[in-house]
Amino acid sequence: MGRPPCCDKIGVKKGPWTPEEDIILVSYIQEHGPGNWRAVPTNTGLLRCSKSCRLRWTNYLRPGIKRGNFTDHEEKMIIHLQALLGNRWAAIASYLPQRTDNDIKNFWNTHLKKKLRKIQAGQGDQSRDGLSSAGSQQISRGQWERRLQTDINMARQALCEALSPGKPSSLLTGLKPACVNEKPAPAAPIYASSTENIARLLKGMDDKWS
DNA sequence: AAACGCTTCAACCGCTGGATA
DNA sequence: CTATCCAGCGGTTGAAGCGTT
Repeated sequence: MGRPPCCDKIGVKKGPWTPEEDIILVSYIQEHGPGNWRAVPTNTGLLRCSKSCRLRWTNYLRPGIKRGNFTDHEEKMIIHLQALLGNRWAAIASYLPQRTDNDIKNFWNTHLKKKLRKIQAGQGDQSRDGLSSAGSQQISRGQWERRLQTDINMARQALCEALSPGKPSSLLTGLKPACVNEKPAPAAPIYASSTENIARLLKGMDDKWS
């Protein structure tokens, strides 16, 4: 019957991670690699649940994560991908390998949502003719679906343009997430600015990655 | 300087699908 | 086939930081 029982949640620590915990987690993963998160708290002695460890690694400690200001290009990509894929942040993040889904989600919720709302407000009544009126009784379902398809195609085109600098416009024939294609594989791990201290502490271990 | 409100973002929660026994 | 576990995902929360009064 099933797998061995899951860890109970007695004595599980919550809240912000300390640098010490980060170091423990990073050194464990450097040694064993990511995955088998279930074993991480047991093997490291961290009083965290496996979920928390995985989240901390993928959203914060993983090498190659870029933090801070999103570039215009990234912003455009997120907007277009969101139009294309909806709130599938993990899927969107796969096109921006240096960004985490959590980061993109936060950026969308805090910046882009507001920005787009402003733009729509600026457009005023015009926007009412768009998707936002999909549920209205004014247009038939068929019309709405056609309009939706047009919007998707437009978003694809725009995304294609956003991606175009130096890249073949493969979007319409099936764009592949960056993680599926050859990964840019940074020559040296780019650590998040907020984890620079940890990176520094771990500097001696960096060689293992390359 | 203090109080207040707003914004940001790291972390948690709950759910789902795939894997496993 | 069924029950259970686990990894991953998206939504949400709350503490910390920041700006304004």
